[in-house]
Amino acid sequence: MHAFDVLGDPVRRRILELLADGEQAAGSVAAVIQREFGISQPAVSQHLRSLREHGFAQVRPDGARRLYAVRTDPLQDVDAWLERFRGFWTPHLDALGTELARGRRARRLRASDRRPDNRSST
Amino acid sequence: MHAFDVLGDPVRRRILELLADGEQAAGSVAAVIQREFGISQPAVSQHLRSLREHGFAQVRPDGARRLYAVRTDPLQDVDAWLERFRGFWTPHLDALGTELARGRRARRLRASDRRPDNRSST
DNA sequence: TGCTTATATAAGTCTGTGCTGATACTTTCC
DNA sequence: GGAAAGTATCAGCACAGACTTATATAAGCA
Repeated sequence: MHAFDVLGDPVRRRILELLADGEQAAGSVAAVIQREFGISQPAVSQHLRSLREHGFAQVRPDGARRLYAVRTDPLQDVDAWLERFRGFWTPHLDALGTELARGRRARRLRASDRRPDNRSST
Repeated sequence: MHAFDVLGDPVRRRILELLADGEQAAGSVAAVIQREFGISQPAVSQHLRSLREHGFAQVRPDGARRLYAVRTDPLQDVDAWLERFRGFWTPHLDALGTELARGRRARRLRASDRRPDNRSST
């Protein structure tokens, strides 16, 4: 399963949003998800496993609980994939800071692609 | 189907990569995809439709052909969703520009206290 | 030790989606 | 007009993956 496939599921995206606020016990996550999506505890557990197995989350035992935290490696992959398209919607430098930040990254990643000159309008 | 679901398919991602190089006729796209993935022309056409219907691509007739071009609106949505996680892998200020660009949102997101009223709009 | 809480796994069902083969436009060219 | 090229649509099948219920494992506590 590709990173994008993992993110394709709304439940998993929501779990990541929850984890983005900080480490959470599996039970706390499950409580929120069950309330919001109406699915069972095992269902949530299975999503957590999926996130774990694909590198989106890491676990740490705390007594009988499991504390989950977000891992961003696959998210960075996704971000990198998007990079090639970013030039389409931010060709203009509307602020010094933004452009400085974008410049390095864009140059680094866009060095490898072979586009003639064609550009689509938004 | 959510934008992330559309990107979950490797064939569709590849098509978008091809379109990122500029407008392409459906047939040219199909030729590449059929060679790389070993699927039929209708299959490619169906993926193109999916991309169209979800706003990832636009078409323009050129005689009997259909020229496809990338549309980035949904990609920007994906990019925006990733935004909240970016602080995790670029917390350090290694350059003025980076910090200028990131300062505001990093502060906003990494405030580290999880607000109980947390709500996401995907 | 035995009950409870916290979480994971197992087995089975069901739906969504991607594929194929057949076919239906539509445009171009003779 | 008719054939060919380019592309889209349709119907049906197959399979992945998300869900459920039942159960297993592990820790906390009386």
